Amino acid sequence: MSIYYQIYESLKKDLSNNLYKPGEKLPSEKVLSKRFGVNRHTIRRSLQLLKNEGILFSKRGSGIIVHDNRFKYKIGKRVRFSQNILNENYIPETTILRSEIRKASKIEAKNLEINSKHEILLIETIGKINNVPSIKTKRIISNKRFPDFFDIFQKQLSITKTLKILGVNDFFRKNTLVTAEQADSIQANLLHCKINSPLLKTTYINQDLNLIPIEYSQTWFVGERIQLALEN
Amino acid sequence: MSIYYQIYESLKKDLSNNLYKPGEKLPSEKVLSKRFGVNRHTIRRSLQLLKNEGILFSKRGSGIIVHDNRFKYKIGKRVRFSQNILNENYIPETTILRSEIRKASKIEAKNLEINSKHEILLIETIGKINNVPSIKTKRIISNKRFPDFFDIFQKQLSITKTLKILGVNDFFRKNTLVTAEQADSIQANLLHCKINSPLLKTTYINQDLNLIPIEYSQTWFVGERIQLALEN
DNA sequence: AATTATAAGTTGTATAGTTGTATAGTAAAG
DNA sequence: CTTTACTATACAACTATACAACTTATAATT
Repeated sequence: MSIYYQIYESLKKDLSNNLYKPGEKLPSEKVLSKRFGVNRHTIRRSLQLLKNEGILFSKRGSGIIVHDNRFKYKIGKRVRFSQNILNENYIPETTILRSEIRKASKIEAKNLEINSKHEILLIETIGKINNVPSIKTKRIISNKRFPDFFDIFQKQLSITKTLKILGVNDFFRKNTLVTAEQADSIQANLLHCKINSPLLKTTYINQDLNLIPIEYSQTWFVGERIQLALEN
Repeated sequence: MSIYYQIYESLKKDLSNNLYKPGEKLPSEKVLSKRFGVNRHTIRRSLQLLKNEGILFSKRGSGIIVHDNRFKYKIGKRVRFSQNILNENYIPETTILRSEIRKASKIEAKNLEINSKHEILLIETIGKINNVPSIKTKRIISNKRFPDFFDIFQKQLSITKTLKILGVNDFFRKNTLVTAEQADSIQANLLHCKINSPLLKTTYINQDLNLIPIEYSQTWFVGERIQLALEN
């Protein structure tokens, strides 16, 4: 087998072992050619294969960068899970983990601007991108305001569609907080990531056109696979 | 007598007269074929005989290189690459293939007797004897214990000298394991040997006078050119 | 402190030269 | 008739070198 192909396989192995991480630069062609003891053109031929696969891309004068194939999840005024994913030509899917109706906690009541004696509906879902579970969401919704929410959501599996049926034609973000957490074993299992993998956690409120809060929710994103693109 | 055999004898005579010295290149096949007035394939046939004898080695795209014969490499309590070679009146040279700082693997941490969370420095070098690359070494050194190791080594190109500067005046082998491997195309290219040529692989630990491991390393020797002389 | 030159390093491209390999053909020897 | 030695040609793989285009870091200048 030709040398350039062997080098290609060697580099591919390094990449899959995360020796060179997405977004980072590879050693320069000069350094690589020394490492493998070949001419620069031979290295370039190996790299070309990886470029063709979309794993690497190069910038003249700058270097060779490992392609960041993390999904770019847009967060702005109007955040729509399915649409976000369809826009990037990926396939979205939502599955329900559990639901629960109980009294609102102090924080929940405050954020939903409801009386703390009122009941809320809690829904936990997993969002899949191309069949890979990468997003976990926990929603708190006023059960008094939307008593039929869960029944409809269970069929629609979409917040946007459910709200439309309930007469809310549009809604948007009041605010979004982003923090980082480590995945515990339960989350790791649900989200198909390793224990202690970094998770991006967003806490936010969606409100209707009258500025009344609809949901107070939290969403966890697997950091290795998703990057949040903040829009203004 | 056939032409190719006569050319072979003529070239062999030139080689033994040191007309072409070890480490140097022969004239190209094109030039030789013109000189002897034969087709390139005929020259190649002559050269093949010399390659079989281990006197010549060819590199695609580069040329044909003159090699030395078998070198005796001593392995005992105190193994010193340069000194070993100078003692036999040969010229040693070390070139760096690559260096890398990363977390220790389980085996590396165990052999260096360090915590597996610590970082290690990896250095890969090629050792040349009379300008013929024959030895490849991969060293693992605690980056915590010797944070400046690579900077110094890069200038000194000698483990002994580097350690002396770092305050380690002497070191010796804890143990040496010898196994055999086949050269893959990358190694064969680096070490100027044929694919599948046998390589002697030594795995060893060098420790200081307090018996603390300094380096956990592996060295590959081209079996055709180097024999290991084990001392007790 | 901010801006501008300068230098050094990186990738892209072009050209020429080298060895490896495959195929086809000729001539002589057994 | 088959094998061996040798020629002829072509292409693939790899090296060597040079230069252009571009980026980045550093030094110099304002």
